[in-house]
Order: sequence, then structure tokens, then C-alpha cells
Amino acid sequence: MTTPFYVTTPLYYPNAQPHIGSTYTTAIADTLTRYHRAAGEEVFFVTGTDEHGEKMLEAAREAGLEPKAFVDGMAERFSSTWKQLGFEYDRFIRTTDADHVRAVQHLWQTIYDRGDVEFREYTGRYCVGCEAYLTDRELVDGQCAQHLTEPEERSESNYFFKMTSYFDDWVEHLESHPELVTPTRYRNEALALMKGGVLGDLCITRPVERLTWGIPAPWDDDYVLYVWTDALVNYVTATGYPEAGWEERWSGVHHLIGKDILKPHAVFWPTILRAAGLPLFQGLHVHGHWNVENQKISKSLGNLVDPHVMDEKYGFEGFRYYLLRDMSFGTDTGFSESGVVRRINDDLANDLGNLLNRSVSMTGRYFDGVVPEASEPGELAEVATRVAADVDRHVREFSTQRALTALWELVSAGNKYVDAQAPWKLAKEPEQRRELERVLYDVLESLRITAVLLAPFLPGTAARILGSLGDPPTAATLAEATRWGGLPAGTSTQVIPALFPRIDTD
RNA sequence: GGCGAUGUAGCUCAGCUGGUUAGAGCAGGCGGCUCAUAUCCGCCGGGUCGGGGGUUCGAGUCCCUCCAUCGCCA
Repeated sequence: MTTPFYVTTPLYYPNAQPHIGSTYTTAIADTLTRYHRAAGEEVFFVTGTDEHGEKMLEAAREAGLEPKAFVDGMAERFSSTWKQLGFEYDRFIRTTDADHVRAVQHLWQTIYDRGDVEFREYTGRYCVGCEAYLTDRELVDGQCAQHLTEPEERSESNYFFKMTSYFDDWVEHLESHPELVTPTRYRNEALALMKGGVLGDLCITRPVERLTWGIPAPWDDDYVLYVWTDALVNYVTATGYPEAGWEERWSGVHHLIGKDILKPHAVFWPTILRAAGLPLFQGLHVHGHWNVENQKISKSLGNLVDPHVMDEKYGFEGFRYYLLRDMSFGTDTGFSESGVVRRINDDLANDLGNLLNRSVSMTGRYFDGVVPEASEPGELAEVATRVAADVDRHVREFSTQRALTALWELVSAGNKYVDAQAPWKLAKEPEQRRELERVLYDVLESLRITAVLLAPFLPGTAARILGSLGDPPTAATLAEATRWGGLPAGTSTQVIPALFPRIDTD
């Protein structure tokens, strides 16, 4: 058995609405999962919500609800959004789930038992928004630079994870395994964080007298575990840890995150794993932010590119295509609604939709809608083979942008082919009948392969294309499904409404 | 201030370990087709590859330096 492909999104903080950032991360995870599944691999896709912490408790109070009732509603908002958008995750994990509480306690007890947790006392200025003590340098005019609020003076005793003692080990490992954190710039940042000597040990608890809304520290009832030390563990919880057999699923884990949470994932998490004696992740893949009209998408400030609105306005797959096609993984990208419309009109309506429509229309006109006999594989078959290989490579490198660009080479080749072969002319010459069959078969078959390759990216659209092609037989693996000739002659095609109606831009 | 990037056609960007006349998409101009969602196809770009210096037979592609923008850390 091969290593399963296990992909995670961060657990979203449900205090905010699902927005373009979380939608993007989840859409990539969904796409990768669908692709690997289609390739015949075992897959596992986990997303969810991070529900503990002081901020959550305050929000619940403001809403006049018990914390659990409050987060139930918040979590529901995320899960129902993801369902509505068609994301097929295997587990929606919540940090309040019973098995997660058990896993967190087990993992931290292990670290505690190994002697890597220490009790310390200190005084400092605490920002509720950051859920952290701030240093002088983090203050601007006495306020938290990020939340623009004045921190509270607090004196506490807490437990610390001796994180820094794991830095050398992790730095060395990361330097010899550059593929663990991608793209490269984020690996460099992670290394810089640890080499800079500025990060101290990690405070992992809050006293119960201050905060009860958290997972109790298993070795001391007077403390609960603080947000990150709780939330990160979800990635192993979902594998079944610590029950037997969890390692197999864990062995193929890839984390997907936005660059704003690099530090917890590239520094805290691997050192926690090491301390607990667990294997490291296979990859941490960091994407950039979507900038909306010069405003960064921030987890805490929120932002208003609402996937529901995009769904209503353009259909979610049009928006999803834009997200997956326009962002170069790792860099920031500017969001614009005109960009969404451009992608829908140019790529989806004009290139793909129109190619399907013209091809199936001609099949209807010249062959009563029945797929004609194939000839020897020709130039389109060659392009299809090359494109399938390119898409595969790019998906495995987490570049949906390049994968889709490559796929559109096949779409484009189809349009050129139709134009060059001019089936409407062949149709006027009875002696060219065989030639006409060949041309239309080639185009229809190229569309079938396009749909197969497109399915992980735009599942609904791909299904409609295949439906128009008479639902040709499916195959167990992508390699098989993209082999030329899978469309049987004699299949009944049908003209369907425009895949993507053009959007007027006047 | 330290570290790390980025700066390529009007716009958004590709250009891996240096090697024929530097590319794509979009926008714009011209032409063609008529099967199709006024869609598709073809043709059209004298860009000092941010400036300067260097290494090399040869550099967007390596080195140095300067400028601009950005990120992380301060």
C-alpha cells in the first residue's frame, strides 16, 4: 500500500466569517484531495474550527450564550458554508471534540513526562486580542500595534514548553530537508526566526482563574492549555492518535497554511512533534494573501469577500476557478471582481464552454448526436498526453495555477483544431464523411480528457461536460482515464445549456 | 538597523542547474471563418529584462553596489 495523501487546512477561528482566505486554502485542499483520489491514492482531508480561548469566551458572553452553545453555532456556519461550496472533507474537526481533548492531553502529558515542561512565574502586559504577553517593542503608544488596544498588566505563573532546546535539531533538519517548508522564502523565514535568538520558550497554559474555556492541563487542574498548543494538535487527533494505527495516516501529512500563521506551524509545531516523539509532517505549504483593494486579508480584522456572495453572483465554480488559477502559490495576489469576471468570460465561457458547445452542436447536426468512429490518435491525442503529464506534475508541486494553465493548452488546442479542420466544410462533401468523423471524434475525446483533468478543480463543471458527452465510462485511475480513446463510438451526446454564460461587463 | 525577497511588453505574470533572433495571457490594431455562448482562428510588440560595475567565449539567468517596493525580525 502506498502512503496515503493526507492534507490539512488550518483550523479556522470561527469568530470570523468564512472569507476569501479560508475559502482559498480549503479550495486548494479540496482540489488536491480530489486529484489524488482520482489518481487512485488513498486520501484524507481535514478541516475544522479552533474554538477555545479568551476571545471566544468574550464573544460568547457578548452574544449572551454559553461558550459551547456559542461555538456550536460558529462551527456550523463554517461547516455549512464548506458543504454548500462543495468541499468534500473527510473530517470537520473541532477543538472541542472529545477525541481531540483526549489527544491533546495525551500528547502534552507525554511531553511533560519527558521533562520538557517547566513551571515559571512572571509579570507582563497582556493583549487579549493577541492572547499573548507583549514586549515593549510590540507596543505603539502603549497600545498593541495590531489590535490598537491597551494591554492589561498581569502577573501569572504558567507552564512553559522548553521549545528553544529543540531549535538546533529542527534547524539542522530543515536545512537538510528543504522540501519540508515551501516555498523557499518561508523556509528561510522559519530558519531566521530560530537563528535570530529572539524566540523564547513557549508559554503553553493559562491559569483557570483567568480562563476556563480550554482543555485542562492533564498534570495540573489549575491550568488550561493555551490556544496554539491545543489547536495544532488537531492534525494528529484526526489520524486517530493516540490509538493504534494512527501513524500510517500521519505518514503522508501535508499542511496548507497562509503566511500569517507561519511561526506556529514552522517553529512551534515541529518542535512540539519532536518533543512528543512523533514524526514530522511531510510538508508545510505556505500561501500568500489575497489583497482586496490594498487591504490585507487578516484573520482577526476579517474581510468581506464573502464566498456566499461570489456564489450567488457568479456561481461558486467560476470564483473557485479564479482563486485556483490566478494566485501563484506563495505570493500575494490582488483580488478584483473584474478579474473574476475576466476569467469566467475568457477561460470558462469563451474557451472551454464554447468549445464544448460548438463540438456537441456539430455532433448533433452531422451525426444525430452520436459519437462517431475514432481513427488513429492524432495531434490532439499528443497534446492530451503531454498536458495530462504536466497537470500531474504541477498538482504534485501544489501549483494549481500552473496545472490549470497547462490544462488550458488542451482546450486551446481543441479550438485551433476545430478551426483548422473546419468540419462544417467537410460536412458539405459526402466523400469526406470519414474525415469528418475523425475530426469530431478527436475533439469530443479531447473534451472528455479535459473534463477528467478538470474534475478535481471544478467538479460540477466537469460533471456537466461529461454529461453532455453522454457520461462515458469512468476509470479507476487518472492514468487510465486520461488515456486517449476512452470515449466509445455510439455514445449519445446532448447539447446542454451554456456551461458558463458570458457575464456582461458594461 | 538585521535577514529575506521582489523589480521582465500598457496590465498580470512565465523564464529550472548561464548559451540560437527574451516569452504567455489580457487589453489594443488588422485580417479570416461561420460549427459555436458577437464566440473561435491567424497576424501585429524597436520591452536599455530597475540603474551601474564585474566574472565569462557568452548573463533577466552568477558576483558586487546603488535605487524602489514588500515581507519577516527588530
